[in-house]
Amino acid sequence: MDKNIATKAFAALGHEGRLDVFRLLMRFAPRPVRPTEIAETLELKTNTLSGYLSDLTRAGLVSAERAGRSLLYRAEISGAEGLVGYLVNDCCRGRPEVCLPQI
Amino acid sequence: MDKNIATKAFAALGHEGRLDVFRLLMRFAPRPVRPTEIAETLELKTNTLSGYLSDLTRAGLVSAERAGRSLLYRAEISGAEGLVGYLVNDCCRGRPEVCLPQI
DNA sequence: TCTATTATTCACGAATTATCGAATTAAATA
DNA sequence: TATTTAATTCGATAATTCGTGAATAATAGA
Repeated sequence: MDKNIATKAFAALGHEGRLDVFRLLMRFAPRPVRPTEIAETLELKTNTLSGYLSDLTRAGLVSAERAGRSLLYRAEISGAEGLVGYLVNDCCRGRPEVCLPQI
Repeated sequence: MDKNIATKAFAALGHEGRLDVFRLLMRFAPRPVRPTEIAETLELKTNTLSGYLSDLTRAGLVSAERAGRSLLYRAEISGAEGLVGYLVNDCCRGRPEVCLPQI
């Protein structure tokens, strides 16, 4: 994973509202969720949520697809994978066992 | 890992300068590094670096110990572990295999 | 004690980010 | 086409973050 995108991803998750959205999508993954549902569940204004989703998308953590007049958002597993990989492989280079807890 | 501290940790890493510092400390871990060395290596003002180190410390990603007039900073492996765990266990609950790449 | 070294804290302007109401775009359906 | 529903984009304001020079604290040694 590129350092620039990793920074974006960390920054995106470093905000309570966006982290909530990402976790919700992770829990449902790979099943997608519509913004309306997310907004209701997390009690967010739709325009605020839209911004969060945009940030998460730019960070490669989320993707969307249109279905009629709804959008279907889902967590990008590869984004989370990449981030874990970045922490483990790139940061703890040569010593991945040091960073891996009993997952 | 507590959600609040996870948010802080993600936010701390979501900044190029702080991420650079963390990665440098990770590479040397568990050997500590003095702020002067870090500042020289990364070409940072010492007060700017001090702020970065303070943020990383509050996020549980780094710790310090005094040795004479120097401070010895080192990466907190448990912090990185916790963050990986947060992404993998808490987010992809029940399906950790989905998130784990071929580490 | 006086000085040098190491690092942090303070204060502040500049830049960025967050949130929200209002307006807009996109799609479906009558 | 006109209306409704779903979601985004715009524009403004409030709040936060960033980086820096200057000042301060802590330690060591002359």
